[in-house]
Amino acid sequence: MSKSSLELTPVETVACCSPLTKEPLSGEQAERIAPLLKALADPVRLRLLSLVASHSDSEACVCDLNDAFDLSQPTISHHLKVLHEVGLLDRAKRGVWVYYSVRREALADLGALIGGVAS
Amino acid sequence: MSKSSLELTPVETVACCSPLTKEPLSGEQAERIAPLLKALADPVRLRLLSLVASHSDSEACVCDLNDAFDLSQPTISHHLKVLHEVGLLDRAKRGVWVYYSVRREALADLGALIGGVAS
DNA sequence: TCCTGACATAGACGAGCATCGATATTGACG
DNA sequence: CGTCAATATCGATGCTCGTCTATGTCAGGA
Repeated sequence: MSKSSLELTPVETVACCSPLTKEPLSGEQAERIAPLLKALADPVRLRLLSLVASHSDSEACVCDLNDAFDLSQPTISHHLKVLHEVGLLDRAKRGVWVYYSVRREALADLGALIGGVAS
Repeated sequence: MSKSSLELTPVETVACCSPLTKEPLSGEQAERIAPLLKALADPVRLRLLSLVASHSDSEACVCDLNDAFDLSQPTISHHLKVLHEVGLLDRAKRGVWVYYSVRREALADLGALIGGVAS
């Protein structure tokens, strides 16, 4: 169930919109952006994202991430899947291990959309 | 500003944190930021915010906002309350009308936190 | 080949949330 | 005072979401 070429991840549609404060969002635009923010709007996922992002080589093994929380392994797996599905995290399997990395331009676009900075 | 955190709105605690990608968020920081994003993570609230923000004098009357959606008046009122409670919207009552305005520095801080731009 | 360890999926349960209709509150005005 | 109009609050309802346990999948080593 990798990404289909027909469907853009939510994150890929964000760059199309001017900042929130520039002009009113259309209903359709809002419907596309909300899932992205919804993916971010959870304390566990926020920490996961920032943990991955601040890892030395911008890549983190799931095994490390599991240990950082007091939650079950399936729960962490679920959160990582959510972040991956909206396009905020990339996923790479090497042997038995899976590594996630942050799509920084996606975060930058989203930040610009909210903060009003030109991208 | 340290953490004797009394009753700051969520938005007022965001400026304390370095960008997501700089260093791992603490559990406590994540718990404070998540409600803010949760407030934004709804298509109706996104449109409300951008409607208010792009109004000519950065202020919008509830009566105008109601008409922009196909939702009941209590629902719009509820969404505005959510945005106000987290500190993204300011509220001013003049006569019978209520005007909401965007706290731009709040949005800017949040954008910087996500996008990684220094604030 | 079988076992073990890393990670994902499935299904269930409880809490939270978006929405509604009904009702309360508040201010203006006759 | 009484009424109307703008907005908020309340209580109910159905759906979404975060978490769990149990189980599946897949790669590597003895």
